[in-house]
Amino acid sequence: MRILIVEDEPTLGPQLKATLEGAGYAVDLATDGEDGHFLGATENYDAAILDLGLPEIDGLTVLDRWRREKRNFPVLVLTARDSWSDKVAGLDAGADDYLAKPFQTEELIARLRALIRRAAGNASSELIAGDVRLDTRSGRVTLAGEPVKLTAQEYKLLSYLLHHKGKVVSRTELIEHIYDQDFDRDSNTIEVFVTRIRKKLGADIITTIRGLGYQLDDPQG
Amino acid sequence: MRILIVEDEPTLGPQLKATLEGAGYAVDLATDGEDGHFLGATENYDAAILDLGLPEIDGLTVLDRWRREKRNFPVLVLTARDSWSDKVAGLDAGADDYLAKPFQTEELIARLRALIRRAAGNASSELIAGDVRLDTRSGRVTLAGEPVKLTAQEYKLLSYLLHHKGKVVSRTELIEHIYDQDFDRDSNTIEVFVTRIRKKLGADIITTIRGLGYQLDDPQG
DNA sequence: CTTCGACAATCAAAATCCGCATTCGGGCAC
DNA sequence: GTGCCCGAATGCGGATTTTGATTGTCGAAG
Repeated sequence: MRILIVEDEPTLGPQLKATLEGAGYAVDLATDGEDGHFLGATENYDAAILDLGLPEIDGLTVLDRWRREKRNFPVLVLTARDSWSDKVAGLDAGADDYLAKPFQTEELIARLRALIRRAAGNASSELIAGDVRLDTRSGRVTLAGEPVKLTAQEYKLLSYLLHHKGKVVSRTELIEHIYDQDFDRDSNTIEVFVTRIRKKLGADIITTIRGLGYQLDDPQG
Repeated sequence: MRILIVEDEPTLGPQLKATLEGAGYAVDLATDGEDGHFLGATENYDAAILDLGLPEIDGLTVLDRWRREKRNFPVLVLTARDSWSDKVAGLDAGADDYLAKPFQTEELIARLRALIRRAAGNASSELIAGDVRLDTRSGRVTLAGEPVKLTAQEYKLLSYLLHHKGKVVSRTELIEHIYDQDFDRDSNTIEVFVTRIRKKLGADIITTIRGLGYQLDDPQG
């Protein structure tokens, strides 16, 4: 999952980035509204964290522009203190959730997870396909009830496929969502991880659509 | 389906081409208006993506010339930012859709699909002929409800015929729309694929019109 | 009705493409 | 330092595409 953070404070921004990366997300950080808007408009994110108090362009403006441009990834807005008006305005402009500063990183992560889950249309924190279950809350994966140890990248890849169950996902799309901006696009990394996941969870979990990408079968779809 | 991209930016152009090819299209790329106009006037495309800011000839001029020459493939115009005037001018000159830069590749693909669909007079994303159904969104084909596995080329061929249901389609036309510019025109590749599709979906799905080409019967039309 | 020629369909082999397994070096964490 | 994970490179194998040759079919003309 790939996240965009738009945050100007020189300490908080990088700190957030580090925390989220530690939690297994691919993170891009923009330090002003101009840059933030551009990234959100150009790249493919699964969610964004947006500070409302920004230099150059105001956070609300950024959000408003994204929505006008039909960018509909979920946005979590950071408001200074309990500024009630900001909160209302943010929700009006199309924010999906808000969090008042200062906040606990744990809460931020929990809310982020909920947002991404909701955006994918899943009610529960558990993603299921066949015998495989992935709990986004604990980060655990089980195969027919037995716990399976996945590495960070394996987990990310599987999680993205589960979030888009039934859809054919191209290699490009996977790379765009699992890694952040700068990544060498032509290598067989994705294939390697698919192979490793198949080795751990069984070959039939991921279907190859030759020439197009990979697909996770949806039993009831 | 064959697409023409007219885009001068040295990174965006090839990148788009690669993405669309990954999505199963045959793509030609022109890097200036002169070349773009020539290709669009000479070859047969199912759609074109046209950047308005071009060297040599302006994008609008290219579009205008095509329309004067009665080239009526759908054109998706790329406008810089939300330049309102460009948008209006583009639609005036005969563009079928527009997209403001920067955009997300997924959205571009979705719109392109819609354009081609609309141009063929289809409202839904599902193409139907007899017992055969093809969903352009997911890329799935079913025969009487049962899923059928088609290879990339088989799919392209079938999809083109379905888009032109009822019409007699010549071999040349098929080759022109399934492959891009450089392709050896005299071979019996098309016949081979027709045979294979018939084997998978039943012989009566595609009718041969001797001396002219192939035709997909339209039961209700 | 028969024959001939042109066109279409089929088959098998060759060439190509694409994905997969494996290996390996570097880096990071413990 | 040691072990594990990541990502790049390589070669293999199978699927797919293409080619070329052969067989089959249709339609017109005699």
